[in-house]
This record gives sequence, structure tokens and C-alpha cells, in this order.
Amino acid sequence: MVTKQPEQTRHKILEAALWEIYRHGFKGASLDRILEGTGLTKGALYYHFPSKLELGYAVVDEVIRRWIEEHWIEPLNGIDDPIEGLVRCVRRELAEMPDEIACGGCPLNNLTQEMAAVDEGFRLRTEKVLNEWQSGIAQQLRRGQANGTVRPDVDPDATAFYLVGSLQGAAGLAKAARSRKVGYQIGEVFIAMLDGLRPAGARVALAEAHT
Amino acid sequence: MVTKQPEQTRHKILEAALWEIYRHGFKGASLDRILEGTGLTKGALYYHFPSKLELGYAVVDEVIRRWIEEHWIEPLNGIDDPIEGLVRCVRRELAEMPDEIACGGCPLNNLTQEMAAVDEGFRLRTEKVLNEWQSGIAQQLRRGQANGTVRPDVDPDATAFYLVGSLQGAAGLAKAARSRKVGYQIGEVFIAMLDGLRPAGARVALAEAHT
Amino acid sequence: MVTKQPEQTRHKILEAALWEIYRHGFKGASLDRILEGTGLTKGALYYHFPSKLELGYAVVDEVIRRWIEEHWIEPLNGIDDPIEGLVRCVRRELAEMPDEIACGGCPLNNLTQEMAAVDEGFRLRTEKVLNEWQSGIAQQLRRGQANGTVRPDVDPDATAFYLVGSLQGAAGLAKAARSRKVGYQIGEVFIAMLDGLRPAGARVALAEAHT
Amino acid sequence: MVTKQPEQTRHKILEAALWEIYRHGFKGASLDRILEGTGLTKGALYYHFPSKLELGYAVVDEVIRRWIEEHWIEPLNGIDDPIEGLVRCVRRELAEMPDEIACGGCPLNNLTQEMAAVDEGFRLRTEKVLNEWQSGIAQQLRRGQANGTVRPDVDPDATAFYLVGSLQGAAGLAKAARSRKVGYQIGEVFIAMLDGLRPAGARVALAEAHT
DNA sequence: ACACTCGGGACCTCCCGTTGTT
DNA sequence: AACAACGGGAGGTCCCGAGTGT
Repeated sequence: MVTKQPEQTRHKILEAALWEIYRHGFKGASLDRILEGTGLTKGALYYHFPSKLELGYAVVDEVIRRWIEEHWIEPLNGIDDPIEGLVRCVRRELAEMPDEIACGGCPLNNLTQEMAAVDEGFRLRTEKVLNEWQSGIAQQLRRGQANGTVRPDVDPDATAFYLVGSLQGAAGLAKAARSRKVGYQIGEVFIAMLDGLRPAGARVALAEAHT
Repeated sequence: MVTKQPEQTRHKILEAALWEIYRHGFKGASLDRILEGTGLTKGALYYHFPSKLELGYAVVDEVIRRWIEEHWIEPLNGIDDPIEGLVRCVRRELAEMPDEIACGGCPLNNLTQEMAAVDEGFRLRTEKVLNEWQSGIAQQLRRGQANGTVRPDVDPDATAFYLVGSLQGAAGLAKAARSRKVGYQIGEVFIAMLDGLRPAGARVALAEAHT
Repeated sequence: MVTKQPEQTRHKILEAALWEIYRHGFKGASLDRILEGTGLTKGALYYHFPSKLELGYAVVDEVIRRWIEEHWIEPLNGIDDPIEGLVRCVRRELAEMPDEIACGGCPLNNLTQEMAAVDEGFRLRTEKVLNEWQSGIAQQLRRGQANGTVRPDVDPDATAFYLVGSLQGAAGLAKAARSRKVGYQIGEVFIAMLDGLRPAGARVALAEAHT
Repeated sequence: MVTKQPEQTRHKILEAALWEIYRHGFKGASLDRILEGTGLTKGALYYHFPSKLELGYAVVDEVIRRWIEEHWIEPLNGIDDPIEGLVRCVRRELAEMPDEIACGGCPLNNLTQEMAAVDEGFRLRTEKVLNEWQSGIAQQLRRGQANGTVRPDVDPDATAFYLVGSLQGAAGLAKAARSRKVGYQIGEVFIAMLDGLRPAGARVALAEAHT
């Protein structure tokens, strides 16, 4: 047996916890089941996390948060046209997402809806991630307003909230329908709505661009 | 003591179950706690419902479904301008909703996100309600296209999905933020987006219309 | 199977709990072990007692308390000479007590010493039983002072406390020594000390009376 | 960081263990909590003690035993009148004892009552300490009989057992009542009883001597 | 001589569901 | 139609102890 590798052990637990929680929800998640796949036992888990709740918190803080950053915030950085950036993100997610996630909903949204009203710790953490997401988009919208790719009369903050909400809602509907098709449909309308944020002269016939 | 009143008993259980589920989620809901407030016992519950799961199903089918119909489908019937109707619905909900619900999220969305991936029975039932909601809106959009209040190039079905998703997502964000303010902000953007569905000449400065 | 007998079930649990607690202490007591002998299951236990703690409380309130009353308070009632009554009690206990109890200590004392400093609920309940014991003896001492069998300069309350404490302490020593002999030795001294509570002229050579 | 100091480390653990056991009982004592205050970890503990049980044994053998010697055996050595010596001990303890100990019971008695019936190792060790205590007193009583300060018809051994038991019992009652008052009350009676061990002519009105 | 990491189990809690009874 | 009593199990907590490194 190799020597103890605490960092890797912790990571393995977090990863397994993410999937277990994703599949059964936080309350339905079983520590025994989480540990089953890892080959670890309660002792290791209890050493790294003081409770199931804290494990759940860590999943939000460390795993889900990073995922959102990598998928929805950082990709926008290099692009001058923020709307173009968002459209690309949506298209990429719709295309690359495996079926299980496409039909299982956004992990962040799942946890938020299940736990926000039940546990304040979860609410604060998911709220924080959502706020980072929102402010990332709001910042891009401001940059777009500066370089003329976004209408100046748009409220960047409120609109960013709206966009995040719509994405979460769309993921929720796709989950309810257990179908990629609903996601694609909503995606196109979402993109069309995004197009409405451009200055009148700069709008693109996005629907056709896709076909 | 009055004689047994099966229908009323069933109703009392459903009502209590709705609140318990709303507050603790379905998995977190306790049958004992549901019964506590009603003065009934397990016997009554299991006479009317074969299991906790079926009780949850009944809550969706009978309580939540009716609520959606009354609040989001029927109000649109008498109005010629469907977008105007939706705007009124949003404004009414934002205004009349008590704090607990405004910050606790949409009961339908809560249940959907918690259970859709876990239990197929819940998924089918919540999907059905969502579809009724969506097709109600789609039908109105078609009527609007017929009477010229909605742009003809809009896809009624996809757009209706998108709108339902956005509403659910907005409710989810408000829940995560535990704040009415986020709801109001998103509501205004939502209304602005709705305005984008009108033919170019018919758009209204809705923000001002609200003040 | 006979019909449900809640009272008898509750009694069976209490009885089994008393023994389990007596043998392993309260913290060491296992609910599973308690139920093992009764043929009942967790459901029955949880129905009758909301928690292990409340079960322990009930053992003190209902079982131990009654035992003290029957063995140390009521026997004194019919006897005019309270010191004589106490001596008889001591002798009876020393003689009739089975080995397991003689060497296992007084159940009341065991629970008190283990739990009084840890849990206030236990402390209050054991204190109550001890106070009843003490006031039973104090009352007898007062009666003895009235009829001349007890010295008038004795403080009935303080002395009763002292006597109860000595008995508990003696039981504790016998338990530590796991020997009846220590109990007998202390018992004789205790009886001699009791004799010192009589008026000077009324003292008896108790040691000889015993042989 | 200073170099390793094994003896001091061991001592720190023992001291911390004493308090933890005193407050939570042996079973309730947590190794993690013991180590928390010391800044040490499991590694240090298990280097010095092979198990929790052995740690408990060491607490009895080294800490509690020494405490009893210093407080109840050695103080009697320089005094010719053993009864006077015991009275002083009682008075000193009653006066100097901090509240936490006065109301938390005698550490020796606590451990004895909790563990004697459960674990033979504990029983043997606490019995040993109790025997040393008892034989210390018995020896003094014999000396008193030799110099005429103790009645010759007193059985030194049995009486010493009785006295130790009474003290332990008194501490137990004070713990159950969580009150110093009970301790004071019993203390006075105890002293009066001690006075009864003197030869008839040598008795003192101790109650008045105290005021 | 001590720290970090992890194994593995026993425990209470609590819950859903069923049975006998009225 | 409804109740009181009970069956039976799964889950999180927490703990003691044993490894490896240094």
C-alpha cells in the first residue's frame, strides 16, 4: 500500500460526494454509498470533514464553484463581444454535455433548490456562487456597453441575474422533461433573447446562423 | 365528535403535506410532522394514501397543479393581449406573494428539482404540470400572433418553454438570495424581454408604464 | 400472538432498561441490548420513550424511586422506634440482597454518581428521590424525638442527610470491594452509630444483640 | 520549539485526562477532547499509553491516589489526636474546595461508582486506593486507642471503612444536590459522630467549637 | 517522541409502514 | 374511517485505535 495521501483522499471523497449528491440529492445521499466507490471508510471521511453538512458545503465551495468558473466565467474573458461569448458557452454546453447531466439538471441548481430553504449554510454558499456567476456576466455586459456591443440602456446587474436565472430555469425544465430537445429549444430562444440586448443595428439573425 | 368526514380528512392531509414538503423538501418531510398539525394519525393517512410517495404525487396532481392553473393559466384567458396578460401575472405574483413563498421558491420548482432525477413518478407528474403551463402560454402566444399582438416569427412552443423556464429560474434565484429585491429586478427584465416579443411598432416603454 | 398490551410493554422495557443500566451504566447501556431480552424492537421503544435519555429518566422516576420507597421509607411507617426501624432495614437489606446487587452497588447511587455531573435532568431526578428518602427518615427522627426514642438535640434533617449519604457510601465501598464482608462490617458500625442517636439511658448494646 | 520532553508530555496528558474524565465520566471522556487542550495529538497519547483504559488506570494510580494521600492520609501523621486530625481534614476540605469540585463530587468516588462494576481493572485500582485510605485511618485510630483519644471498644478497621464510606457518600449527596450547603450539614453531623468515638469523658461540644 | 492519516465499528435517532381494534 | 401500538431498518455521528512518516 502506498503511503497516505491526504490531499488525494480528500479529493476522492469530494468527487464521489458530488456524484452521489447529484444523483440522490443531498438528503438522499448516503455516506456509505459515497465511500463505497472510493475504498475508504468513515474514519477517513470524518477526518477530512466534520459532518455530512460540511462535506456538502465543501462540494459547493470547491467543486461546483470551480466548475461554474471554468465553464461560464473564464470562457468569456478573452472575447470582446460578451453576447457572442455567452452564445458560445450555451452552444458548447448543449453540445458537449453528456446525457446524464443534460437530463439531470445543473448540479448547482439542484442543490440550491433542494437545500436553500432548508439550510442557511447551503443557501449562503450557493448564493455566493450564483453571485459570482452573475457578477461575471454583469461585468462582461458593462464591457460590451463600453465597446458598443451591448445596448446602453440595459441594466447590467439585473440583466445578468435574469440570464443566470433563465439558464438555471432552462436546465430545470430539461431535467423535468429528461430530454435534450427541450434544452435545445429553449437554448435557441435564449440566444434570440440575447440578440435583443445588442444595439438595434448590430443584431444578427442568429437562428439562421445556427442552421 | 362529528362523524367521519373522509373527503375533508383527505384534504387536510394534502394541505398539511404541501406545507411540510414545501418547508423540508419531500425527503425531509416527516409523516409524523404532517399529521401533528392535523390531529390525525397514521391510520388516517394510510387509509387515504398508500404510501408517502403517493401522497407526494397527490400533492403535485391535486394541489400544485390547481395552483398553477389558477395563477398562471386561467388569468390569461380573458385577455386579448397575451403579453399584457403575462405581465399582469408577473406583477400580481410579485406584489401579492407572501414573503415565505417569495423567498422559499416556487413549490413546483422545488419539488421538480429535488425529485425529478430521483423518482420517475415525480418527474412525470411535475413534467405534466409544466407542460400544461407551457401549452397554456403557447396557446396564448398563438392567439396573440393571430390578433397581431405577438410577432409572427416567434416559435410559440419553444418560447413558452423558455418563459416558463425563466420564471422558474427567477423563483430559484430569489429563493437562493432569500430576497424579494432579486425577484423584482429579474421581473422587470423579464417584462422587458416579453416586450421584445411584440411586433416592432407595438412595443411599449414598460418600465415607465410601471412607475 | 396476544393483543397489544402497551402498559405491559412499557413495563418490560423499563425493567430491562434498569438491568442494562445497572450493569453497564447509563452511557454504556445499549438500547439494542435492552430490547434483545424483551423480544421488542426499536419501534416499541421509540413509541413509549422519545429518547434514551427519557428512558433513563423514567427508570429513575418510576422504577428506582418506587424501590427506595418500598425498601427504605414505607417499612419505617409502622414502627414506633425509628432507629429500630432503620436497623431492621439495614439488616434486612444485608441479608436478603442477592450477591449481584450487594456487590454491584445501589442502583440509585450508581446512576447519581455517573450522571449527576453530566446531565441536569438526571441530577434533578436522582436528587428528588434522595430528598424523598432523606425527608422520610427526617420525619421518623422527629417522631422519635416526640416519643423519646431519639435524642432531642439531634438535627433531624442534617442527620437524615448524613444517614442517607452513609448508606450510599457504604454501598459504594461494597461495590468497590466486590464483597459482602465490607458491607457487613460497615453495617455494624452504622448500627452502632445509630445507637448514638438514642438518649443516653436508652442505648442498647447492639453489637451483642446481633450475635 | 523546545525539544521533546516525554515526562512533561505524559504529565500534561494525565492532568488533562483527569479533568475530562471528571467532567464527562470515563466512558464519556473523549481522547480528542483530552488532547485538544494540550496541543498534542493521538500519536503522543498512544506512545505513552497503550489504550484509553490504561490511561484511565494511570489517572487512578498516579493522580487520584496521590491526591488522596496528600489530602487525607499525610495530614493525619503529625497529629496525636486522630479524631482531631480527621475533623481538621473535613473542615479544610469543606472550606478550601472550589465549587466545581464541591458540587462535582469526589473524583475517586465518581470513577469507582461508574466503572467498578463494569471493568475489573478499574475496580482493583480504585479498591486499592480506598484500602490505602481506609488503612491510613485505621492506623490512626489504633494510635488513638494507644494514647487514649479513641475508645478502646472501637473496631479500627471496620470503623475506618465506615468513615471512608460516609465521606464518599457525603460527597455523592453534595454532588446530587449540586450544593455546598448539603456538604456543610452532613459535615457537622459527621464531626459529631466522630466525637462519639472518643472516650465518654473526653467528648467535646464540637458544634459550639465550630462557631 | 510525536504528528498526520485512516480503518472500522457501535451507537442512537428517526422514520416509514403494518397490524390489531374499535 | 381512524387510532394506538409496534416492526424493522438505514443513516449520520463519533469514537477508539492502528498505521506510516519524521
